[in-house]
Amino acid sequence: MQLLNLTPLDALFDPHIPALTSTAPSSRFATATRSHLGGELRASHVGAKVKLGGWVHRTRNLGGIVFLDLRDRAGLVQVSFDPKWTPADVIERAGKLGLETVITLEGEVAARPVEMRNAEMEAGEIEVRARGFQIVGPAETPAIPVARGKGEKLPAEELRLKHRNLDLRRFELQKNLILRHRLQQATRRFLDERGFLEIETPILTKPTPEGARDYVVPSRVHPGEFYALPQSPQLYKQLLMIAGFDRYFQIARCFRDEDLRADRQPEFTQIDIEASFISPEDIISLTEGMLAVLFQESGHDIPPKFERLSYADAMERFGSDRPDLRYALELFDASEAFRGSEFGIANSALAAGGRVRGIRIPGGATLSRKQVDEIELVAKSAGAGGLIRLKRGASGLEGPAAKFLSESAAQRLAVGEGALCLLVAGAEHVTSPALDRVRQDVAQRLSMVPEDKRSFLWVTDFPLFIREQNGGLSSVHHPFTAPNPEDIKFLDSAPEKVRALAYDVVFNGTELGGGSIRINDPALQRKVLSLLGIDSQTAQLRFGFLLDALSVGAPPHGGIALGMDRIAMMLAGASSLRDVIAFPKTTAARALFENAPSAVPPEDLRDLHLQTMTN
RNA sequence: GGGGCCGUAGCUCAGCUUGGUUAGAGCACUCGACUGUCACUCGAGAGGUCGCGGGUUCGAUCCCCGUCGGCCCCGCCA
Repeated sequence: MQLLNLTPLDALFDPHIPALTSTAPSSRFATATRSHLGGELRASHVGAKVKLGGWVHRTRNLGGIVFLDLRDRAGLVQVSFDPKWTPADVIERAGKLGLETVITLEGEVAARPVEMRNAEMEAGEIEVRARGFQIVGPAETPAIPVARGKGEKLPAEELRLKHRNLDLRRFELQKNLILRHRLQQATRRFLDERGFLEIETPILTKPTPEGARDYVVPSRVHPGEFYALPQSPQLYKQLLMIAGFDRYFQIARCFRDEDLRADRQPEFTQIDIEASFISPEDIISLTEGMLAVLFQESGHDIPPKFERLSYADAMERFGSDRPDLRYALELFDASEAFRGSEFGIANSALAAGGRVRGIRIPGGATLSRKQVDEIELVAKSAGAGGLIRLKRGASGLEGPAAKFLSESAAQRLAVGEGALCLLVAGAEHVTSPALDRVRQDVAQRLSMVPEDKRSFLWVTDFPLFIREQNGGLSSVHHPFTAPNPEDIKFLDSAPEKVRALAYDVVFNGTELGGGSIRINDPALQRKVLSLLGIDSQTAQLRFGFLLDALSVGAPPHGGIALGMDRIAMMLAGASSLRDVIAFPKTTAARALFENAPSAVPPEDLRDLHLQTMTN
């Protein structure tokens, strides 16, 4: 199933498999028991006496002669046991080896006769002629297979997570985690070269006002008190700026106790960056440079500068703050065409201050009634009352709403030959999400997403606040985001009009990260907190340490955080975060391999001054 | 919190539609044959709490209810 907004990149890019190891003639992995990785042996090694160690991936016992594929981190190599070079008792034992047994062996690299080469194997031109071997790690029959037959499906994900040690032996996952390692090293190199300091921040900390639920850790020495795991190192990195470190980064683990998705884990990793004396442009070009390096790490060139779109434009033209710009399908406003008409749905929306908005779909007339019904379902699930359908027929516009439209109004909608027009009436918060979903759904259906195209985009000028259902304000980004200086004058009169100095980076409709310039004026910070409904007493209690720090000489500063897991997932061409995390959690935030969470003994609870409410 | 899909041998699946003898296949496993295979091949064998609990029924893998677990989505979450 295609994930919403998460297009696996293997469709986009040539499947680029980074070499798992060096293929230098002499292995960097040599130890007393092993001279090479078997998977890195090539024709250039022919004649070499080698000692290998690895897992029995597959065996082929032909009676007098035995072949086995030995697997290690670098790949597979065929080992042959033949009376011409192998003692009889060794062949006998080799024929009985079970899959996933760990063995060490001694032998010689030999070229295979031409007709016996295996073009599907990287080491298919050679084989290792074994003289002897030792079982160093006996294996029971594995619970899930590591070697799969062609076309054989993966075991159920539940089993893969339960037997993660076996699943991680598969090349796909090894490749993904090695890619992730490279991305992390490239990140460190890139930022280090630019003067950024990697500084660790606490894991046991105070609740951060990020909006998500905190994971909470009880204190043994302070009855009834708790730490929280960080949702991000936000406040710490600001404190580091105030302390004068000037440029900071961290490949930081973050924790959020919210329900999961394929692209969401309860603990995840961010490339967290903060710098002083900078403008949004500095952060933007730094991020562009870094993403170029990261994409380069898996072989992809990206544009040096990304497109830009203001939040207002993005919402108006695409109904989303992270639009996928690989295809057009822009939204338009059809309100004027319906103003004064007898069309009830449109009228009530307009009367309530809403609008009629929609998209024109070139070639959309070919969509069947059933398909449009399905699209309507998508719109409804995003909150729309329904879809107003219009298309051009022989006698003008057709559709239930057509008869309410005057000639000039119909003209105005500019529905072309063969096009379908889908409209949603309602308030902004109804039309935008609905049309965003419709736009994506239609693009998928009509194959309008170019597989070879990539869209990198900055969305800027986010609003600082959003009006909650209960009438209060809350932060769009977080409470420490600086307002645009031009808009500070609206803070009291029209806070929703205040733009933030915040920016998100979006790739193919997926948010890769976001950041902002932070408030470094304690008075302004207090002001923003009070607008958020946090009275000064509470502000002092929760953020006093920040407010105090801002008062003792805080440089202007700002930064960004990028989702490491998502970037790794996209570059690996994976469809789930779980495939780029060594030990991920299930959608119920459970760890199946080690079985966490689990109950603790009553005496431990007593030490922590805790009681559980069972039933 | 809500919706959808799934759960049968160690693994991947069939059987369930329309309840009824002994629940099948491929791979893996055990035993045997086989001297150039590469998903080796061939023969034989072992392997099942049909996720769990309850209900309907003379009888439930199959129908109903509940529950547990996994996945996807909405809410939630940058």
